[in-house]
Amino acid sequence: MSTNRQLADCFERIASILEVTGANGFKVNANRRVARVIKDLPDDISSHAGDKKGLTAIDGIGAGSADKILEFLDTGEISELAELTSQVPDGLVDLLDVPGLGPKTVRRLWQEVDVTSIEKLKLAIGDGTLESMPRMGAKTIANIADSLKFMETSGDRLGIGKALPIAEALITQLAEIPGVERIEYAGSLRRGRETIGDIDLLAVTMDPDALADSFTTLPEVAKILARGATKCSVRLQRGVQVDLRMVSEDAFGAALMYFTGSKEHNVALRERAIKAGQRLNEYGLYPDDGGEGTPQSRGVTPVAAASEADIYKALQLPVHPPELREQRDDVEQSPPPLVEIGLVHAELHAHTRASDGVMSLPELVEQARSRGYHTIAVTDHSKSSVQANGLSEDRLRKHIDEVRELDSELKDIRVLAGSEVDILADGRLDYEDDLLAQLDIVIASPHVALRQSADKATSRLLRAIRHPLVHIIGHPTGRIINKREGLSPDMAALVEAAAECRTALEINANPLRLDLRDTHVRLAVGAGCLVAINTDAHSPEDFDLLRYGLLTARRGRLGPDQCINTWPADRLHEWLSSKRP
DNA sequence: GCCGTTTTCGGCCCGACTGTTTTCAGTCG
Repeated sequence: MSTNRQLADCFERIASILEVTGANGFKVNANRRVARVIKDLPDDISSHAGDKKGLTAIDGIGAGSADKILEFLDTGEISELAELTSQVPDGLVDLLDVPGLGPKTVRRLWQEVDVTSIEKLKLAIGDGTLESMPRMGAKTIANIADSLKFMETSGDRLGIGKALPIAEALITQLAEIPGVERIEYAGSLRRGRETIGDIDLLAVTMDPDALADSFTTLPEVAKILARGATKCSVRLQRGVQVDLRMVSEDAFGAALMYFTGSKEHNVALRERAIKAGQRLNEYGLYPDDGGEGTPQSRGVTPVAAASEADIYKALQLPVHPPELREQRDDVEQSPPPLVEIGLVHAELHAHTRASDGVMSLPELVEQARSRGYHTIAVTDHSKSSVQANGLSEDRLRKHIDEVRELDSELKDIRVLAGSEVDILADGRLDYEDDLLAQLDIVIASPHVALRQSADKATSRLLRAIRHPLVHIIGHPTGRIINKREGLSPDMAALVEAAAECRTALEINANPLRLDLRDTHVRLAVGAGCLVAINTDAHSPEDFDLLRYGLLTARRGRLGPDQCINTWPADRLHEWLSSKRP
């Protein structure tokens, strides 16, 4: 596990223990925030060893947390955490993970009936101990039992590659319900996060009852978690929770903004509103007239509510695209121009039947052409990728000839002869230079030795970045989301070298990879790197994975000028040629 | 615990829903 992850877990744990022991809630939140900030750091926090000033310069980290971080980097532990851990029974904080159990209830379980772990909770439900507690009725106990059962079968957060199609299918179904005028998804899905905790839907309807009924009785619904006048929650059979909010058309922007989040972005906007003598909630931005109760309930006319753009404008802030609402920047800072899917004109990483793809060469080219691309690169695997039917030198030479022949017949699209060549464990490439030099495009990717040390990974990847014949580093860390951590190289060193050598780093758009990840993209953009967004297509439908790469790119503030897939053909081909003898 | 173009002290977002209990606490997002 990376140092960042370990340290973030420490702060998360500090927050949980403080919460259960009844500490000040703001202190709890401050520790949670530190955990999040550390987890989001693109680089290894070890680089800040001994650097208290640098640490406190990071938003959310104050002097106290900086000391704890330095202690951890120095000794591998945090004494405050050890002290806190000794104050609560082992397993107690695990109870916070049970949906429906919050800090207050966990504390009561501990102190009133000595339930201090998930196991003990199950026993206490079984033997009736729980029923003896005040405010612990049959329904509450049944809900806890259900949550425990759910926890056994549910795994990690849902990947965006699964969540987005589910949301779109739900929207298609619900849009058909009579009275529904508008329905969209919000939440972390709209922000394009790589994994999703739950799906948030927002609807405008003339008949809320009909929509709520239809929603809660969809065949894929396993359990109804809540059904109110404006909000319903269900759990689907696939385990994912879906929240549906019904709002009025004239407040749709405020609601969309509110439910898109992130929570931190909302807080920043609210604080901004308060400073301007206003109040912001999911119904709109209101003048603060000092009256009792909520402005919407008193019929106060909002300053802005109908669209997100109206609200940002009224707050005198630039409009933030959903992907940039993680509150990693000051809200007053104008977002840069971002890449858009319509600007992509080239796919630079794709496989054919020659290695492990399912498309013939003409089929691959047809997919690219149907999307209006000016360039498609054929990049089958190299010889070391035996499991992927990688090409021997002889097979690659013949493959190059085939690609060149097809290319010569086509006027409207350029077909590049390339390879996705393995970066071996020590940084050497899988083909000799004279063969690589014959290719129009070389993507160098790590496929093996993905558990090597950070130092080895850094020098391995640096060697590939600096190789004069390499254009793009494919999926640089080799991670698979929720499955394989992949390499943890010194990203700051990588992006610096890549910028200097004009070697592009890839955002592999496959939603299982998204590698570079958003924080790495951000670092690369800041360093002035070239970035490629590639689908790594093995089949025709893989071309549609591009949108996941775009979301990640936008979350990393990537603009069209640094994204080589958006370049006009001339500029792209010129850059490719510049790396040829 | 963190933060400051009103502040180095005194704030720190706000509403919906549930379950339980008769007016609200707890959880969630």
